[in-house]
Amino acid sequence: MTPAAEKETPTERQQAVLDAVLDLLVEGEEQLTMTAVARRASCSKETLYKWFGDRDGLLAATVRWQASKVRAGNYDRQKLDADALRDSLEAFAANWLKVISSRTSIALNRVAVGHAASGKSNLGAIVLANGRFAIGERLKPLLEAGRAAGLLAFDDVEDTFRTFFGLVGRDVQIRVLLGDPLKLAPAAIEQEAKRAVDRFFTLFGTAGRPKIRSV
Amino acid sequence: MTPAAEKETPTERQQAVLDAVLDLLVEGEEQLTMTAVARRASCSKETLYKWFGDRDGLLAATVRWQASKVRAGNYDRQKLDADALRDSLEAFAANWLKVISSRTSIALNRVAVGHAASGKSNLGAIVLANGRFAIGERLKPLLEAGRAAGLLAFDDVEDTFRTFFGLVGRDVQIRVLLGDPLKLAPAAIEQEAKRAVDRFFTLFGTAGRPKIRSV
DNA sequence: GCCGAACCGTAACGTACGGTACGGTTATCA
DNA sequence: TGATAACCGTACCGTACGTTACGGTTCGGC
Repeated sequence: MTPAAEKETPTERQQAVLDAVLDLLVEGEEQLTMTAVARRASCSKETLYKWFGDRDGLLAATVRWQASKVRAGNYDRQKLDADALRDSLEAFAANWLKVISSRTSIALNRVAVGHAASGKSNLGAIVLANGRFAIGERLKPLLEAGRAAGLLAFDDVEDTFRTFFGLVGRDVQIRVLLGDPLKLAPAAIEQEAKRAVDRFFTLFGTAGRPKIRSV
Repeated sequence: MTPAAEKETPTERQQAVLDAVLDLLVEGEEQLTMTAVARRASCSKETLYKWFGDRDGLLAATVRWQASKVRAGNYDRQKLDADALRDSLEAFAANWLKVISSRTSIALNRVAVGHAASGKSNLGAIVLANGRFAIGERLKPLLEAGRAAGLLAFDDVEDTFRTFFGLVGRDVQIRVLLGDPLKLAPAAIEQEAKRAVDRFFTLFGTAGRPKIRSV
């Protein structure tokens, strides 16, 4: 059993190490070698191996650590009227756009994609579980509450979520992963989120409210 | 100038080498090393370096070669009625889904993503240019023809294309890149393409035709 | 104050792999 | 037939990096 590989919460010192990994990853100036991590974190390589087992264990712990930092709270569903639903969806959309366009997410996803290429990859699965699937599990209850309140109409909640996902993300993630210098300013994110939610309501809303089709 | 790095068409022997690279990449059993390529292609490493300059040149040539094989013909736009537009869009959508879920595309995109991480990356740009942007340049004339024919209504063709892209691809590309064992049978691709185009018409169509909302 | 555990810094090891060199073979052409 | 070029196979070189080993230091417990 690799030490601390699946422990729930790293110690503070370990968190500092994982933050060093994230820093190195985001800066991208330097290859992410064990030596570089040890130097940046001011720890010995022996300690790295003792704590995380091997390089993959360190990467997995880093992904989990980042995920634990990003995880946003769930949404309360009391008084779910059309405006509240719309606001929640826009918040989801804006948050998702912010995450996938962040340098940290890009760097981690790149590592995970590269790792998925070389067989024995739990990294890709971990990223998927904490990204795509985590947001799905958090969003689907909201969609179903919207349907129960008569605000949305759909049959398959999974398919509906995937469509929401597509409307929001569009080509952003593949472009940034492939190095497109795409910049999403906060204002642009808000605008894109609103537009995506508008379109989502056009597809799945029950017309209980006039659609604003701004461009 | 690296030899044959940007030559338009590789010789037959060179094509065989590039196909060997694709085979190795798709199989994924083995690391894509120059030695492995030489062995698979029954050529010497010296020849590889002579023809492609270095490892990156070989990868770039491989990406270009694959792109040249995938490139489908453009769509004639005579007699563009609603059905013809719909058929063309469905063909685009189905073809795109088929491409991004193919093992070859997945492998090449993974390489390009990993390459984009380590600075000096034209690979990612090449993949983007031959994937996301190539299909955009081929689809946008069709969208504009549809608008000119009064079948579609939109302001920004780029934004409209990106929405089409999102409706079609949804979460497929990121999932397969991260190793999700997502299988898209041809029938499922056809169904997803149809549904995406239905939704696209719901958003951008001029209601000249009843929408079929199957599921 | 002493002991052991934990940890830092660094050196060292082994290997994988990009890139080069070279001898041997085929093929083209005069 | 002899010469030159292209190419195959393989050996070789240098380096980067994952992993291990080890001496020195700090620190909590007795």
